[in-house]
Amino acid sequence: MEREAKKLYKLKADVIAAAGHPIRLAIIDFLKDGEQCVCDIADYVGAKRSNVSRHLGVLLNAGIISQRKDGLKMMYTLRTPCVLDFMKCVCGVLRENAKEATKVLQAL
Amino acid sequence: MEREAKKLYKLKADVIAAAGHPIRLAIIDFLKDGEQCVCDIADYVGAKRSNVSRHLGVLLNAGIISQRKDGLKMMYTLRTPCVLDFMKCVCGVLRENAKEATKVLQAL
DNA sequence: TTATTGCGTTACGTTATACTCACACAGATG
DNA sequence: CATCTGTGTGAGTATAACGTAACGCAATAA
Repeated sequence: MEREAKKLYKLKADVIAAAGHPIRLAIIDFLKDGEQCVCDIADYVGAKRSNVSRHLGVLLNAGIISQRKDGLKMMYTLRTPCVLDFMKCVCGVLRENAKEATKVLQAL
Repeated sequence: MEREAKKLYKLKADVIAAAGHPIRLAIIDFLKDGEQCVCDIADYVGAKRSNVSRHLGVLLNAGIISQRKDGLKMMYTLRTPCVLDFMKCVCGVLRENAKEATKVLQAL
């Protein structure tokens, strides 16, 4: 495996890892209907504004969202909505997991 | 935001986070052509077997891969190949990031 | 003008978790 | 037994997440 390929995996992993947190996932889900300000996001996810601001910074740094200043408020919006497609696949994984679990339990 | 929704975000985030590591991403990519044993995976990603085994455990626990014993070897395979679709979207994000970066630099 | 309030970000310190390595261990095979 | 395979453990390091508090900024009130 070449160094270039490793770097590429690192870059990709950073983007995916940015989405791999409950609060950040909730933010992504909340933004699917359009841009939102930090305080409304904080209300939705039920976390402190400072914490939400940091999570938004992670998503912004990864390139998943973009920001726009509107008066006092900073509005955030999804930049690449395809991340929403992650959800479908992930739900499929969870369903498979649940199916497997029930199958194992039925063998008792 | 209800407690149930939070739990669901946590479950989804765990699956996504399982994919959000360079080595684990390389493993997923390496498995796209079919099942592989631990030693070959370790060779491909260039990491110690014990480390790779741990990463495989994470992916297994998340439900992204499944395992099958074949003599001495433990074979791993993708259980939900849709995770490969993550790559396309992530590449799109990376391309957008690069485009943005060059645009910023051209303004100099 | 100054003071104040709301919004968002950043800094600091703490806690928790993740990653890696070296090594030891167990299972299967010849 | 000797060897190859994969997994588990313990220790060290690094990184991430969070709360609290402080700060800058814009808009409004006094």
